[in-house]
Amino acid sequence: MASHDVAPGTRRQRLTADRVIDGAMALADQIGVHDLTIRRLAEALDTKPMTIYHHLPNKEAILDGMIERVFAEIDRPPAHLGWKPAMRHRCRSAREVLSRHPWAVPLMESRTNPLPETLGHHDAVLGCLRRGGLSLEMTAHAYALLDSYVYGFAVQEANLPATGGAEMADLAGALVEPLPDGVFPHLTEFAARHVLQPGYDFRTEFEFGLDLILDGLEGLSREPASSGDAW
Amino acid sequence: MASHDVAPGTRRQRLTADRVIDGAMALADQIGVHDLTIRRLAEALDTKPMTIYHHLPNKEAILDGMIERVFAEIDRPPAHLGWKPAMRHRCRSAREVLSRHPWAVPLMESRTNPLPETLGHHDAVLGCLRRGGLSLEMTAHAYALLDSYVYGFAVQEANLPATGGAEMADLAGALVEPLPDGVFPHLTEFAARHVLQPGYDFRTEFEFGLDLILDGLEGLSREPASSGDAW
DNA sequence: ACCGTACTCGTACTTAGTACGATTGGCAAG
DNA sequence: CTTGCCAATCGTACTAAGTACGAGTACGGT
Repeated sequence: MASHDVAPGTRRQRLTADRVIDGAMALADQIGVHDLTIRRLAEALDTKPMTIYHHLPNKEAILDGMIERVFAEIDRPPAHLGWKPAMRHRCRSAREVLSRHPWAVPLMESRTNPLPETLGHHDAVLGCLRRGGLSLEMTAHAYALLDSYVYGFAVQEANLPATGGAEMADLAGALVEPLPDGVFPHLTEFAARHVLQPGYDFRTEFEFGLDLILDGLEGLSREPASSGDAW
Repeated sequence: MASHDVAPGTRRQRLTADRVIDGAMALADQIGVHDLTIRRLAEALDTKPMTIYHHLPNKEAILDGMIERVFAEIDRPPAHLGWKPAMRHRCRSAREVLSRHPWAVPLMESRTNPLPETLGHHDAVLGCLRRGGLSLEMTAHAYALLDSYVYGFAVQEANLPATGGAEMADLAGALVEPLPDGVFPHLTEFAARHVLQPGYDFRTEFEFGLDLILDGLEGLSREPASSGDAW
């Protein structure tokens, strides 16, 4: 008697909602959200399509759950750091997670109502900025700016055919080569003299932009109503 | 893009590839890409599904064509301006276009091979920065940073339930209200004291970030090799 | 007048998501 | 040990999507 909750593990419990989301994320990482179907997911989980619907109401719930997991994977800004290094840490973490799950950003576009984990993450970010002394208005600025940058960078990364340097260089070369010389002069110059150079990796661009934004925010958060000063 | 060759356009020509793309964009603006189906598109064009497939090889081609149109709609950096105002103009234009077509950014994630219009746009942007005196490396930085910001901002805007101030405030209120007090303190503070204030409009945040980034780039492009700052 | 070609569309096949109901397997009470 | 319950599983089938195939249809050049 007094079995408060569904005591986990007593039954056979072959499948749970969590396991379904796990499998869905792993599958999406491999084949993309577009090709993520209930039937394929069922096969990956070694079960049948309709079994999944016992644990989740519909496919939308699976997608919502995946987004929740993404936000759960992103490190929140560490409380023991100042807002600047803390935000740098969380933004790096976000980029890394979104890079591991290229389907995440485009998927977010279709889910307009955030769930608890997502809200909690946003709350933590806002708290970090406010505790750091930023005004409400500057917090809004910083929040929109940093997240726009992180999301946008993730989108561009996802568009890249390969994240590695060598593979991408191959593809960039193959893409630009067939173009008649002089049609896209700057594009060809950019590819030949920068992207195709050994050691180039688009991902390193992330740090540059992150630093620029954080430095800019720091400057503006010190002088609240700044005069447009350019020395 | 109407081709000059094979121009027996004297026929009835009820439907063309261009008209199909037009209709697809208009429909996607209304109901979103997710619900954009060949049958619905056919109905909107007052025709039958298979008629569409005479002008376009498959649905992928329609989506590719839509992305091409998006880049065609974005103003390229005006040649008569310096790189900074020119890029400001093109970034504002990009945000405006992407805001009008909320499906554009997520859609780009699935098309990895760019078409001519897209390449041409990128070429124009690179050319603007190079002509402005930016080094190849700084051009790469600026390009990645600005586009990440613009795309990311567009994604966030697309996630917003409504672009207007009043409607969004309503929804933000409805979203935060049912939460128990104290669960997400910073989120509730942010909503109550900033988002729900009269006159708030998320879109105005765009200018703040754009200026911060452009100013930062201008500063760095003047002093090429800055001292190594800690990170 | 006629015929080729560009265009249109009816039909049907394949694969989605998922509603409905039958079945199973293991624990609690008798 | 039996019985009965209920969560969990799955078989079947319906609807809607993309699209291959091939049969019409009409107009312009001969």
